[in-house]
Amino acid sequence: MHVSIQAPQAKATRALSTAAPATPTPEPLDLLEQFGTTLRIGRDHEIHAEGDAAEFCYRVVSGCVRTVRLMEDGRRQVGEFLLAGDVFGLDELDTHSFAVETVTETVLRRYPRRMVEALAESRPVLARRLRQLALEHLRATQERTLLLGRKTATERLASFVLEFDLPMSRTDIADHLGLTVETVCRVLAALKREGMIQVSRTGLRLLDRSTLLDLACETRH
Amino acid sequence: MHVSIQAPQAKATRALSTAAPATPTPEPLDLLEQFGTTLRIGRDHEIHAEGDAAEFCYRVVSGCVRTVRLMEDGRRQVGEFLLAGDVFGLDELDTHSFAVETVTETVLRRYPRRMVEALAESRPVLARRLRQLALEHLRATQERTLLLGRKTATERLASFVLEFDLPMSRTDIADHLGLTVETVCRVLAALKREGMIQVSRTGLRLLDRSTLLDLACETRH
DNA sequence: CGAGAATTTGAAAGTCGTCAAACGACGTGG
DNA sequence: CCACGTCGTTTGACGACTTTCAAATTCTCG
Repeated sequence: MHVSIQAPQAKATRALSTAAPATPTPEPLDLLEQFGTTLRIGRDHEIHAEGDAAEFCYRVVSGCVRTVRLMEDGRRQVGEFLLAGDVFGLDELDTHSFAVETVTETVLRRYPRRMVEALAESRPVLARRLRQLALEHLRATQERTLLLGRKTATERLASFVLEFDLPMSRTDIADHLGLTVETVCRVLAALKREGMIQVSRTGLRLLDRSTLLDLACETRH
Repeated sequence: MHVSIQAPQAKATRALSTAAPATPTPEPLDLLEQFGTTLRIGRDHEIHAEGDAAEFCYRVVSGCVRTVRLMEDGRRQVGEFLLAGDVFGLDELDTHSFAVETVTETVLRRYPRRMVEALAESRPVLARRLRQLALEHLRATQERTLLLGRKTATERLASFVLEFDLPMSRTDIADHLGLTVETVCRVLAALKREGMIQVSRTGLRLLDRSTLLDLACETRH
């Protein structure tokens, strides 16, 4: 889903045209731009809580955020990581089903969902785009159920490093992959030992992409 | 998500009005009815394969179907089980991301997606409904990532029996919950031993719903 | 009624989690 | 500028939950 080489980048199917010289297909979400306001938020801050009324949706301008759910006993799930160009808060019914928090210092553009929904009523192209975004989100989530339900720790990490650089903590990664911090560390160390990757605390370089792809057991790509 | 007491029933938020005496809110999907054809399919048959062009979508009239994905080495994932009233094949982009197979003998109503999409262009109420269905589907899938990533075997089975009767095999259940057949058997036996449920091969009765809810660690309900 | 399949149960192994401690990076304050 | 405390990361030892392998039992259906 991500095409990450060096710096944190947007998803391949990023949701708002940021700086394409001549957008081949116009981005319907750009219709919202006039209703947006810009926010800058320091690292590890909450943007909204789980259960909050879904009043706003957001586009990541720069930085990185995570979606989070907590169980009563403290078990934590990180749903996804979002990078520049990604949008969130659109695929909700009435309330946010995840909390969203910044991973790094982040610049966001915020839009009132009422405007989005209202505009979608009169602009079929926008309505279509909203559904398409929901379907892409759904498909990515389905891909993750396969990872969580059937893949080993090594396969999970291989899948992960193919998608992301590592601006996020080991704990975040663990809670995203259904593992523990310790397992994440051990597997990353093993991948490094075998020459597949090069890891620093907050960065990553892929050394053997093709073997990683095998390990990840990805059908697509 | 399911309100199952005795016979396999539809999801609470079922997608087509089947026989409500006076539907309080008209169901936009009913607009498609004139384009539907009815199919009867024996048990354990494939309705469509993973990767097939998404030409049709379906509504379950009676019976039960499962969505399935396979990894190259044979590991299997059952995405969801669908009962009477549920629809599938709508939340796809161009191709089906899951195979769909019958669990029991099933009667389906089939609709050409071209008609659905075309009709959605002229009928905003239908377009809105399609997105809503996608969002409900997404939320249910997200709920499952928490189950698969963070819940124990017992918690998974508790969640499961609260949603479904058991017209499906232990293998199907295992592949749905990210477990093995043996673990499913053992946990079901334990739940029975402790008086939480009553199990026959293809049926189920809940004896202690409130304890099961605790076990399931559900935030909602 | 009999054969094959699904379910169930048992024993052993393995992967990953838990607990604990050492290490290292970073930021603050002296 | 360096000392120090804190927090995240890493590594080790151990343990447990789940899987694997195997076999017995039960059910289904021809």
